[in-house]
Amino acid sequence: MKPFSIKDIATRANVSITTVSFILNGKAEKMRISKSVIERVQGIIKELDFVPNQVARSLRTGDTKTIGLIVEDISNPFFSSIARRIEDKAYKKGYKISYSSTENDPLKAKELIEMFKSRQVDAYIIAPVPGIEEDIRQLMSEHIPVVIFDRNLPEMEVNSVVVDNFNGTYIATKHLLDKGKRKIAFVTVDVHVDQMNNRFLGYEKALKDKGLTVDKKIYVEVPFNSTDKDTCDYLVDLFEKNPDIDAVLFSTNYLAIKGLGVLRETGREMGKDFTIVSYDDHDVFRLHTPPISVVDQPIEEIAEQIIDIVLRELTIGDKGRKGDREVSKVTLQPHFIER
Amino acid sequence: MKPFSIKDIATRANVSITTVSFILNGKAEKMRISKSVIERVQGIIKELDFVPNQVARSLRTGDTKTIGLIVEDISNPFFSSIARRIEDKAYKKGYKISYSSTENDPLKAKELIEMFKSRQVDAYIIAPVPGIEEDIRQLMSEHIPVVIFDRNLPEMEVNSVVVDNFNGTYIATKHLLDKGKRKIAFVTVDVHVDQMNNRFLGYEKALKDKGLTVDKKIYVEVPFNSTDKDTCDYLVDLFEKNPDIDAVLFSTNYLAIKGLGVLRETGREMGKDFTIVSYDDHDVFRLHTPPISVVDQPIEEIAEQIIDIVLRELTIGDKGRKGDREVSKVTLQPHFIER
DNA sequence: ATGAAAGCGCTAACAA
DNA sequence: TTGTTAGCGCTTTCAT
Repeated sequence: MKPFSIKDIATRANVSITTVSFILNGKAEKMRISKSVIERVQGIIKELDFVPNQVARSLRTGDTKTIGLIVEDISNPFFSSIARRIEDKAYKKGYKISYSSTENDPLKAKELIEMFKSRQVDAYIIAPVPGIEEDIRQLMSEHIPVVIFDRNLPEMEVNSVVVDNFNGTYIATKHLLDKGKRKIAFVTVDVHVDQMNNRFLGYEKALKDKGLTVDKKIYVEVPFNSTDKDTCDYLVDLFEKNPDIDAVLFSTNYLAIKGLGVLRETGREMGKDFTIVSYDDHDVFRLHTPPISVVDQPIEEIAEQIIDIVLRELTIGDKGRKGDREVSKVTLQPHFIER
Repeated sequence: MKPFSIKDIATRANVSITTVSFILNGKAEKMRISKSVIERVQGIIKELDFVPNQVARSLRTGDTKTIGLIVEDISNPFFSSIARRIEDKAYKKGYKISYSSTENDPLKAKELIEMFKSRQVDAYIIAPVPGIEEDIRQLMSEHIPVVIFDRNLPEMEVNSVVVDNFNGTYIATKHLLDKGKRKIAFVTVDVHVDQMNNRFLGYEKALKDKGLTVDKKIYVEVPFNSTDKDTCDYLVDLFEKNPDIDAVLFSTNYLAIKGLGVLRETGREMGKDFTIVSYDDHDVFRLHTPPISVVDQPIEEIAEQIIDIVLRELTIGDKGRKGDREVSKVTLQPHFIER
């Protein structure tokens, strides 16, 4: 059975489709449609369980009430938590979220943007991958609201919500130094986005402030698309070749989780002489024995800021076109959770 | 600058929009459009970076190439992992995913279905909440493909992919009994869907097979929407009032994680005399000291089966309308991971 | 206070 | 081999 259309409603109510449309869009009052007609129409709508076709509406009005969310991997708790909160708030304003994972692949990211474009999403929330700048610029030139998060594109005048990554690793490293650690390994990923660079720089700066320098032997970059096994091999290698390491700072939670697995398998114990610290909190770290200190990103606030900016730009209306406001660049501070 | 339309392309190429449309849809060959025209048009398309408006296309063809995914909470790793894999496979077939979280609220679930309906999604993947049956029936009567997962609706003739929950807790409980445990607490949630019922029944059956019965004092139902603190209170209460418990079986991972937190705070040690087992694996359990045994659901396979069924129904084409195939009821087996 | 009709961008049946 | 055109369901301007 074909779903009902506005026309069916009009026919049954003996009014024109215009009238029905006005009623559907809450313009009945403004149009001074009689109470009796309104009630009759609404009765029929309810009775037939009629839902207006948003696709047709979108074609006509130009907006889809949909926001495109492009992240690295929706199954990463950091992203899915943010997705959840964004969804929540967007939903309350009548917006829906379409998501996609880039797997950190610039080509896929480009395709995704194109896909979203063809679907006419009203706004984009993007955790950028390297090389995406041009596409973002393109979106902006079309006055489509865009907010990037997680990773900054410092050269670009685009709305962004990021965490002070430099400071995050700085305080973490400083904490370790204050505890007397001197051989602090740094394990990161080989994706040289601004975010990761800054995490390294914070580490480096803290060492420098203490009169130390980065020791290349205990600095490890794990290729992003490594298999589980390869990742573990990198870590095993690090620990075996450098038994004198007294602390490890991981630049992302998934690496730290892998690290914990490796330490467990190799029987290396954590305690006074050997500590690890991770970036991004996770239940694993809280419940680990011993518990793991982390640099925690304020996930709620990140989501909050993102969706606020998006909704603000989306509802500009008269003054200036959408996406034409001043650029918002928000930097939030991470917290060090000592455990 | 307004985006280009098929008309712009046609004008610039000096052909009709039909021709452009055929070329866009890969029907150029069938329509025997000359090579030169094809090349000219494609050149212009590339040059202008033209992307066809999927909204218009959807309005015309009736399908949106979008699948609606309705889960309890996208930030739960179980759901986000499945979401990720579904996305992956759907993407390869040209489908996009729109997700929404129900928070286990029947009213919200109904609204979500309505929202998706208005957006004309081609198919639904739903982790059902209680009371959703009627809406699902409605979808099916409109020949829209639907697959439910995680929780079964045993009374309904609807495609489903579920895990044998009964067997999951049965083997877990049996394992504990074989280890000599006799006071095995069961901690679950007060959502009485088929899935949770079966988890309880499996526990009960294993006890019975050993000549034991369920002891209400060590059977706890935590209300679904409890705050963190309330949840913890329930657990603290359980442990305090029943110091002789020698094992706890948690029916979901988030409860088990809360449980670990409580045990840590109350200083109750795990070991030979006291064990816990969780449903659903999680990094926390693997890396915990001591490691926690779990009933693991085959996430990959679940996602695989879901998307296979959806895509199959979506591509039926001629023979019968969409969603008109025989119903697939898939039951997968959980694995007990002893740690 | 209500209706007629144009048109959003596209597909596909039909014409030429 | 290519073009003309109706129409998908809706919003909104202009008429009445």
